[in-house]
Amino acid sequence: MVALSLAPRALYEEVAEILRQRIFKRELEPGSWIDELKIAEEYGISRTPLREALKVLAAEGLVTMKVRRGAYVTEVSEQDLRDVYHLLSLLESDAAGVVATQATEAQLKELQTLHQQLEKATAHTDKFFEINERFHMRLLEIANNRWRNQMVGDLRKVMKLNRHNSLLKSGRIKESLAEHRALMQALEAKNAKSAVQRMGEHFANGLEAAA
Amino acid sequence: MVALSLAPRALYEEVAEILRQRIFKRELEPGSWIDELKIAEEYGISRTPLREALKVLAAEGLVTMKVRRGAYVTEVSEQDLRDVYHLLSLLESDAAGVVATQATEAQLKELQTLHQQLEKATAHTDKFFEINERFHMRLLEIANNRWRNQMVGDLRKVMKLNRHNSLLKSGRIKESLAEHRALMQALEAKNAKSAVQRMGEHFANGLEAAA
DNA sequence: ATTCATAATTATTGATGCAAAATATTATTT
DNA sequence: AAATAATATTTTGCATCAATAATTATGAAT
Repeated sequence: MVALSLAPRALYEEVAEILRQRIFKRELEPGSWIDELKIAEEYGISRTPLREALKVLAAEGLVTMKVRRGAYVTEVSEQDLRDVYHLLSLLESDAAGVVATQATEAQLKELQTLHQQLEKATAHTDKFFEINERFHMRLLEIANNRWRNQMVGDLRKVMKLNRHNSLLKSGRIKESLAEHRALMQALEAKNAKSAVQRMGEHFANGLEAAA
Repeated sequence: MVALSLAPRALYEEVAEILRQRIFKRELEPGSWIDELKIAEEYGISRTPLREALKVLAAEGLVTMKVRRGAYVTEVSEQDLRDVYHLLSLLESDAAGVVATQATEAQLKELQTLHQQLEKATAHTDKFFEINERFHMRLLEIANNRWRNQMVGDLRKVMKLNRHNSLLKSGRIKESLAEHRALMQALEAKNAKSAVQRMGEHFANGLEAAA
């Protein structure tokens, strides 16, 4: 029996993902030119799928295409970061409101479980970050708007272009947890207005800490 | 003297725009397969720039790529339309709030002028639609968040996939105008909360009329 | 020596060709 | 006649090749 790949991605997809990771790791620095020839050679592929990958990344905002000048890793200004963060806050707060009104008991329980894991992970920064990320992702999934999920995904990628890319500063674990707790309570109370507000505060505090 | 093109777009950009228009005109129907060879031949170009154009459209949500099966015009369900409309409402309402707090007097005057043109155009449906569109666009520009502008642009394109694509029904001109008037007042009063609310109502009523 | 023009190099953009995969068609067998 | 296997055709995906535009380097002239 042969291991069958369930999602056989096209090469340009693979390449896009590799480049994403290299950009996030700052191996490819913001503002720097992306040498097609060099990268194609590096991975032993032709330039065709690479160019298609670059167009995908351009659509995500990670790279910027200049006519007859090729692709550059997008430079995000402080203003860009504030703008993107503002939108993330808006979209995720709205999602929280939707979840408060529409989530099933089982879905709320799921979030509850994740939150409890978060409560237990305060000592381990990495784990805390990971579970926090999972919580936000799961909340979005439950809000169930694929267009929003796509947008939030792209915006989060752009945030990663920043050096201080974490949406959650390590010094804020205690406060962050308290905000999460308040959010969970609003969700369980099915209080949409409160849930929106709590998520908004969570983001507002995060930005303050990041700036 | 030769006419010099200030913004010489790449071929794939041109092709993307042509395909967009064909999709909006329903010459390419939602759900239908896009024949690369046929279209490339039709325009006398090779498949390479065409494929790149398709990837751009895929990022915008207008087409959907299937592995080893090519590109299909995206089919939007009723749910999709509701979801997209919800996000447009959210983003544009937020923009209205930003404008209320941050717009200069000159910018407010601009919007005022557009609104007055709108008041005068109630008899001419097409003109009313056009000015209405300009008003919304200008408001977004003034809100000055390029990431939001990009997202709203893409979402509006997706809305256009729908048969009843207008965000503004012809039967609602009177009501729509009244909503606009209320919005303008909130903007002039620099009342962000009210501006957000008014824009939200404007959208909520629009959806009701569209459904 | 500096500036302008021209040539050479380099890189992007677009075209063409080829192989693998998926679908449609035909043939064969029960 | 229906179902399945084999074959043929279509189409995607990737690679290679050609040409177009831009930048740098070189040289001449003032």
